[in-house]
Amino acid sequence: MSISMQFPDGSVRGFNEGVTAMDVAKSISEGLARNVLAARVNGKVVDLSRPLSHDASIEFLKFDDADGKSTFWHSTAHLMAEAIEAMFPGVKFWVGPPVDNGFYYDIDLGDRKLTEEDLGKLEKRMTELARQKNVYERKEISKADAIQYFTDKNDEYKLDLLQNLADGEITLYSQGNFTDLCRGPHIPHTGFIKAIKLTNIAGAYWKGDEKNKMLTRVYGVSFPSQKELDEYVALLEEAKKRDHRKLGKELSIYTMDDDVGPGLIMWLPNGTIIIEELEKLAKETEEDAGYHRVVTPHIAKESMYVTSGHLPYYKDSMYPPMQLDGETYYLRSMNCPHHHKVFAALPKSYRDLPYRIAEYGTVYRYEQSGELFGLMRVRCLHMNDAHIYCTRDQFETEFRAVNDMYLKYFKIFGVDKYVMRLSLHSPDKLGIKYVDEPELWKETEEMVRQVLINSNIPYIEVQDEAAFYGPKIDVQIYSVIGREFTLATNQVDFAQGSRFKLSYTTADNSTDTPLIIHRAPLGTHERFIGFLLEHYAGRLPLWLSPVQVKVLPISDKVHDYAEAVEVAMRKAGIRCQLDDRQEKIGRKIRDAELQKIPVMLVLGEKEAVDGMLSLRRHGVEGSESVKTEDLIAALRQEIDNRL
RNA sequence: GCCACUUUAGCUCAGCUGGUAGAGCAACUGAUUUGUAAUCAGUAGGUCGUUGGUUCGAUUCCGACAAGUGGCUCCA
Repeated sequence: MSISMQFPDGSVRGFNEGVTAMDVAKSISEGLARNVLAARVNGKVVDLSRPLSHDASIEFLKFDDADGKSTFWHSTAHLMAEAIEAMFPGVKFWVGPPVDNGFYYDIDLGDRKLTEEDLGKLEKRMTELARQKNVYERKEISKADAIQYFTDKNDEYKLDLLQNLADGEITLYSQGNFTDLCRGPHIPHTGFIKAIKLTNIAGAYWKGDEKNKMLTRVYGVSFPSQKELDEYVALLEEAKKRDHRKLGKELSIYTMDDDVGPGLIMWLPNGTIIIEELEKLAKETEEDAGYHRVVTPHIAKESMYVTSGHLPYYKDSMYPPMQLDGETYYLRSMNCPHHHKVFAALPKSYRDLPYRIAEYGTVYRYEQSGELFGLMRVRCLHMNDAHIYCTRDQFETEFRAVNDMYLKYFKIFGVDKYVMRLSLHSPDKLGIKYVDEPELWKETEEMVRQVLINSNIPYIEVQDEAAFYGPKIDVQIYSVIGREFTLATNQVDFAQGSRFKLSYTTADNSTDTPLIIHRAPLGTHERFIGFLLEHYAGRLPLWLSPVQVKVLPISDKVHDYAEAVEVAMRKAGIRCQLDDRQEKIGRKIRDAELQKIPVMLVLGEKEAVDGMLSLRRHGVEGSESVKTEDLIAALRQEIDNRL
């Protein structure tokens, strides 16, 4: 019997039935056969050793393919397990999948401990095993036999996995002395794995549940060549240079102190300038969009959070209450209840809607200590918060306007690497994590989905990420070390309006409850500035730079001229500093460059005589001669347009 | 909160197996008046995160606590 294989370029060739994908690869070229890791047959990734019995489309996967990489890393996880089992006989394995940047394996080490020194030994052992070119062998096994096999091994973890597998779909993979329950696929043999780095050891709860036992998770990454590993390591080091925690210190943006407390940011003068620029942008934007600005206190009585419904859901992440005058007060962890009270302060009619109120609100959240992370996850934060109270008919327009506001901001900051996430509830957690209104959930989720579809915004849908009061759109970003955060959020709230008995008079003189939109396009100052530092690698645009211009006189013979230039800059509202230290010009330039000052003005006797400036831009070698008033006009324009 | 690691001068870091610490940069002082990424010399700086214990003696070994870091859980 002959079967036909269709290749990605559309060409079709015939092969004998039972031919393996590897045979097909060999028939194309030896070079391909040497580098190919797995095959995609009719869209499904399979081992190269699998016999093919039907007509199919076939594609060969190398390391540069995402699925090829995953297969490679998955196979490396098995190799690591083999090395760990050799080092610690009797350990038990849970799962060892590939992840975005490598792989991990969760292991129950019993009462033994794995140290960082062991990682080096493991890498060595893995390299030795890899050189043996051990073949990854696939074996189909009945469920009964599999249960017998793992019962004999006393392996409760694999037995647990087997519970959810049906007879006939169970396979074992073996390489060298290691056998694992695994659906595959795998690379042909361990010899492909040329460079290995075990990156860290971490704890991970079994099945991700904190009530369960904590297993030891070992992370690693591997490559088909040492060169690729070296490049990867260099990339990581590059990324570390733009870590906001490092830049925040180098550029004197913020500080923290043990005496103040964990997760509590103190903004230094430089950071405060960034904050003020961001708030200026937000105020302008919100004013244009018809928002009113309000100011509300940082604390409130317990009763308000009972009304809002926050308390049962968020008590654990609020700072403990304080007792005052026989009342219980909480530091707020959200602004919305205060804003609802602002809405309720005066009677509203449909003519007042949409009613939009904004505040850079300070909130306090008692985040778990292990979760704190630089500026990205803190305990005192300043939200670019606003609430929009509107009718059902106005909802789509308002919600879209908020989305447009995001996009406007993102354009200003050149933000393009983000994922829009439609965050939905999880029906099995109604009444636990989400208000128990199944119909309203369905309705509002569809409403939000339609807004996204109608505005042609690419997005993903994820369950169990909604707020307790409604679905939302979150803008997900990644820190340089790869951690995911919600930068901005746009949320529907169908619950709090009625809880607070908010109402407005309709056109036919009845009353109705407004729908509420919670939104924070600029997220919080903390997270947003952390993000911006990494996004710009510390090279903030002129309008955000704490110091925009540095005047660098060559000697103090031109001090008067330098001072005059500085004064002129400051008069034009440009943040300018004079470096009048008795240092050589090279030194002054170096220091200004390291501080990432956008504009440097070198002034010597020549400039003083001509009344000119020697302009040098950060990161740009060489200089040009300009007139003070021309430069001021140009900088002013750049700043005013936030370029 | 859980697992692991880390904590030495303002910053970045060195300090083998226990005998109370060192460098570079920054700071300060003096000299130098300088042309596009580090001028030279000198001075000063630390009860080695805190706190118990072991020891004749602890920065070093052990415990507790705190903070930070990598994950897990969580994330309004």
